[in-house]
Amino acid sequence: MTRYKELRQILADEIAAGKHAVGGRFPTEFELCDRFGVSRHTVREALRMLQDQGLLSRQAGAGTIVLARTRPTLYSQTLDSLDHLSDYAAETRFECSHEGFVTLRGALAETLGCAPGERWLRFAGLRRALTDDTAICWTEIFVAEPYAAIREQAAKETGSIYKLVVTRFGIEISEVEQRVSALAVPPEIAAALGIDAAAPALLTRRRYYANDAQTPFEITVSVHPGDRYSHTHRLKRGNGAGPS
Amino acid sequence: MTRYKELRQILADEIAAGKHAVGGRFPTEFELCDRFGVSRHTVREALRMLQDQGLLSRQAGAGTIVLARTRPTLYSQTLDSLDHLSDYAAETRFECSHEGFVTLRGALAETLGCAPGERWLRFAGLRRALTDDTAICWTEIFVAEPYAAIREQAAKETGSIYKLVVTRFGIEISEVEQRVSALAVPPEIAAALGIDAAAPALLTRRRYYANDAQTPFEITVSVHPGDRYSHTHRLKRGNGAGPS
DNA sequence: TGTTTCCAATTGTCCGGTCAATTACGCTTC
DNA sequence: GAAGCGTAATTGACCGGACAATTGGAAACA
Repeated sequence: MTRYKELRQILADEIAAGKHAVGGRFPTEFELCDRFGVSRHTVREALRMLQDQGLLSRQAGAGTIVLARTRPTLYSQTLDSLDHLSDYAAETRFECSHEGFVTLRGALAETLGCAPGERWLRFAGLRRALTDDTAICWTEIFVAEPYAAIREQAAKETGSIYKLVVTRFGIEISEVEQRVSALAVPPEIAAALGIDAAAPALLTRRRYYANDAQTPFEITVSVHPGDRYSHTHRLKRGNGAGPS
Repeated sequence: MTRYKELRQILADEIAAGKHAVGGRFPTEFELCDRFGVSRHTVREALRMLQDQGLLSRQAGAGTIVLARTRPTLYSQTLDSLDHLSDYAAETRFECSHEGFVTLRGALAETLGCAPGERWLRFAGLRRALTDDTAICWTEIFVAEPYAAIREQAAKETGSIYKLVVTRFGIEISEVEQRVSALAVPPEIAAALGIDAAAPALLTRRRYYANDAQTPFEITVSVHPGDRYSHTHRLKRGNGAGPS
């Protein structure tokens, strides 16, 4: 065990024991140097780790304050790409059969979680497997009006529309909200998918947010027949940060 | 801009430009000291940041190697508590109506994703809202045989069984795998929930893994009628680590 | 009393150095 | 050719120091 790791352990234990009140001042670097007989470099290394773990906050001039008694245990799911949001990812193609502007009202506005009266550019169609052309799901894609200029290019696009918006307008997606619920397949969609009407299906809604926007720039809604699809994700326990 | 941040920027750009091959050796600390005319401390600070970002791997004796050209942009969902896996969280109580050992076979083994023949301790019943006693969902909880000793205490438990196992056996949950699919509600469950049979519903399966175990110690399966429930999660963009 | 100015405390940034731990690699040996 | 060994190279872990940047509060002032 190295010196700064010992130090980190001791200080973390003290914080956990409540010796240093949350919100209160933590001993200064020099005080800790004196107390443990180590150099400032070693103290800083220990403090940096405690800071990374979210236990301490440090600021020049203001000193070090205690943020929490124990490091929060977080469970997290991580994706290296939004493509992995769908299990099938890049193995499908979008076959657009409807395209045009719609004004949201009633059930549609509710489904999208938007105010009635808004105008969105809508693409709707089937998503098929690249290999055998099986119908995977019915998909509707709604693009906010300011980005409707992608309409022409969208005709040629068989992958993801959101990538078009992202590249064309230089957007960075900051957040995606995904909601999954169950519904009975409506007759029109059942016909398109070639299944019985009223069969159980997954309704997936994804809202894409750009940067710090309050409203999404794109919303997609998909209907997956129950027996062809399931949505899986793994949540792994991750400490605040860094190894112990 | 501080010196080590400049250094980090320069080196990150060089890596992105392909000047240092992925998998190849990166210049040593002393080489960088000479090249930029800074102390080893400054170089190490820059390298540490690049390491935190997942661009470099460093090991005493082996040197520094390039891991990736650009830092992977990760999207992640984080939970501070597993209770938030369900949107309803702590506002429900479990009303156990069946309890006992079962031997997995056929459809059940398939649903749980386990080998037929295994024995699990099973609890089944309704989960009701604390406030108005509305039936929220049908839940079945399967506990692996080694932990079946919690059976007596489970009778009194109305919250989460997994917590019982965790505290009783000193387990730390390292991972949870959640799968959501759609199904038509089976008649028996429909009757218990007071809804029409064959109505669409969400089937949620959660498998809880302890530490580094290969097999879960608990599996829960829930059936939520479609119109009473939806499963939501938000994925936020997070850089590899640390601020820029 | 309210505002400004200044100072001391604290962390941040950098420099210099030494020794230890780890690993790759060339050498010897069998 | 394979295995063991030793050495050099490299990163890790410390020490010491100096000055800059930031901040809170005290002192001076209007």
